[in-house]
Amino acid sequence: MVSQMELVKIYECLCDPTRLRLLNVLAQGPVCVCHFQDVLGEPQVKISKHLAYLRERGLVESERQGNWVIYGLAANRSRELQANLACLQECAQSIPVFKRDRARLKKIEPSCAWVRAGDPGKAPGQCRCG
Amino acid sequence: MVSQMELVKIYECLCDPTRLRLLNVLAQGPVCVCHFQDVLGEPQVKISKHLAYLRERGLVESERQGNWVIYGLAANRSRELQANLACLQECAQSIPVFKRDRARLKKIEPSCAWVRAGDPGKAPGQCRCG
DNA sequence: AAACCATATTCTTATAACGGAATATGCTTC
DNA sequence: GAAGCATATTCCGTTATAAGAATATGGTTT
Repeated sequence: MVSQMELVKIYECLCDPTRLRLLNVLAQGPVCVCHFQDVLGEPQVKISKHLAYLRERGLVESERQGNWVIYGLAANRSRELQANLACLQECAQSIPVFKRDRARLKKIEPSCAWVRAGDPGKAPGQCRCG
Repeated sequence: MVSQMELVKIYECLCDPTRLRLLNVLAQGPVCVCHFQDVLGEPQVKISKHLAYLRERGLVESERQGNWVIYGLAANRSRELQANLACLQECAQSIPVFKRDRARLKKIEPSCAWVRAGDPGKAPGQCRCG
């Protein structure tokens, strides 16, 4: 159960093209920031600030893993958030930008699976995102 | 089928509390402006401007009927808009403000049904909204 | 045509958002 | 502990948004 203003906050998060792309990627699972940069092809500042925006409003959560920071959808989402994210996913299904992003993610993703595995012991000297 | 930016525009329409209330009312059917003022209890300028905002972005349509202007949801909505409106309605179901607005509408509505009926011939001297 | 009603527009002010450049932070490795 | 990497934050200019006051518009009634 959520108030009217919380609902507005959800929509505020959804009314920016970059944030929609981020959320579309996040729907596939947790991702580290460097992946976002790669997948979206947008500058670091832009990505970082929009992720912060989403974090402040409780849509996503972050966890540090050595040098990297992994973002994922917030663990406990309200029914309302959940519904709207589902709706977004359905809409994003057929829209080119989003499809392209998901495709790129799929290619890049395996190279960094260890990050999400939470096993930094196996980490190489640097992220293989680039 | 809709572009990324059109999707953003939809969400821009949804990220204001007053517009959410307007859309919640509109989901019940077409309504004339004076009803909106009554139901929401907000000043005329505010209502009028937010309705204009929604009209410019294609979410609603308006039709003049004598002195009054009737607003309704756009006749041909994209799948995406339709989906998001449905999602909004589901969310609005349990939120007090929206429930209250729907209740007030139900009380006021019959007194002006003739307006929507498109039969200005039967119109009385003034709208009974006030 | 003048008065009147419902609605729209203009003007103004305040506030928030976006983006980029530069810089700071936190870990890690050497 | 110094250098290096990934990410975050600050600063700044620009643009969009929201709200209210005042005024304009378009249609109707007398």
